[in-house]
Amino acid sequence: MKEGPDISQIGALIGDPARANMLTALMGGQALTASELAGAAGVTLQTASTHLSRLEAGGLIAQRKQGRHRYFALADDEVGLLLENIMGFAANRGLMRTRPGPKDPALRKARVCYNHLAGDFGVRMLDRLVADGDVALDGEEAALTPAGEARIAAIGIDLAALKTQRRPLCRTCLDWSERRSHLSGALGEALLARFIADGWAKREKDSRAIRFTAEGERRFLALFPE
Amino acid sequence: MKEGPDISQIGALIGDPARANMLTALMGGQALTASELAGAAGVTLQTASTHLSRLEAGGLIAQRKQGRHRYFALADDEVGLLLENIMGFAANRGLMRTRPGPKDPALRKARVCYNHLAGDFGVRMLDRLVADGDVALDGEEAALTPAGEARIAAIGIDLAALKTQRRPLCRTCLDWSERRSHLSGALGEALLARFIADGWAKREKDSRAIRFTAEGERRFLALFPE
DNA sequence: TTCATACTTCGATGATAGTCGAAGCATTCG
DNA sequence: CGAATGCTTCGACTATCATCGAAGTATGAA
Repeated sequence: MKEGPDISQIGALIGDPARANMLTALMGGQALTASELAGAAGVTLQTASTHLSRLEAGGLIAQRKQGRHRYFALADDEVGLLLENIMGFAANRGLMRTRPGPKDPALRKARVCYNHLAGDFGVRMLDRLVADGDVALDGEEAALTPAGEARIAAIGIDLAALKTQRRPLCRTCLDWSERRSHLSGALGEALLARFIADGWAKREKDSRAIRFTAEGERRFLALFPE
Repeated sequence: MKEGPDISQIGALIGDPARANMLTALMGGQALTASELAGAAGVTLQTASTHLSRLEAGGLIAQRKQGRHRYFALADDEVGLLLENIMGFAANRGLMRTRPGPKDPALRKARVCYNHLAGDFGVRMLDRLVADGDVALDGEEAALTPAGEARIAAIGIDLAALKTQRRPLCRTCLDWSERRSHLSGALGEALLARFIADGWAKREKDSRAIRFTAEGERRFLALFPE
């Protein structure tokens, strides 16, 4: 019965621990160099190079040359969604790379999911938007209502600019720690960028965790109360 | 560094072509035996057994003992959801298992599905039987009506003998090329055996294709007109 | 030009695991 | 009780590939 999509190639790419570590590192959203990814995966530079070639050939990552550096990043949003989905499945079965450590609570509270906000804060934000009638869910798709457009604009996001992009404005992404959906898509990315630009939060180094300042957390919670 | 769920184990399980084929076969929703899965994956029974053990240890499938058979099925809805997600991603990138070749049209027209007739001819036969009120469908189950019993007996099949078997007489099987159901079970097997015994058709070697003779095809189509 | 940095490719090695033949259990049927 | 069927385990072979040392390529700086 040779019909239907071939999932084994994708699985094989993700199936190697070194490559899985690289992909997980890239879920942080930042483009990383081959050296950094080698460090994240715990292999030498040569080994990392071959892995990166395979990941690129498989369409999971893309590289951007810049001088003598080569920056690697996830190919597109789809890859981020796929990885987060698999992570949710793995977490659900207790397949963690390490036992919950000191960073784990911070990760569950707020972290970056490729380019948007995930964790408790991410889920809470989408919940609030849906409860207030600002976002209408339709299966896996989502759409901004007129009321929602006004609210987003009030936060200081240029919706018109976002709409010119080809990628979907609103999308839902299954959160591996909360097991519920949070907001992704162009809007999800813009919102996280807004929070960081306003100094409400900032990314932690070498981690997916996002640390909110005391003031930033107060404002965020006021904007999206439980 | 090492934080978050470990996606590599899941990837490794899905990454092997044989296992991916088995999982894809199980996506139909029916529980399948080890033999059927071996056929679907294109490996021997021993090899399939090893793969099934690993899939079960990884929590992707579950088995249900039933007499001397062991039926395997996806562990739960989560697995199905995950696979569907990955399939969507793979299909989006043009990663299909289809191998267009000279045998493909023949396979779509008529082929053996474990032990019964599948493909266009198989679907057509069940469609006719249902339309004529000879087979009553009830979800995935199926049953012969009195009128159907007479029709089958007229074809020259000993229904009494079939009924002594413990396996279900009628069953439906999802056809991958037609995306609709065809008849399996003891009756499905007996019908195919009848066609072959009567010289209407014969199996091709090293292939699932079934080749109808000109006369056999004429008779088959007369028996089950469109 | 010369050196340094960043990365890739080559080559060899070692380990994993996918594969199947053969034998071994377990269950059911006659 | 055999005999047959369905499946598992064992053992051995093989191929793949992950890995890293060493050498090669490319870009930028001095």
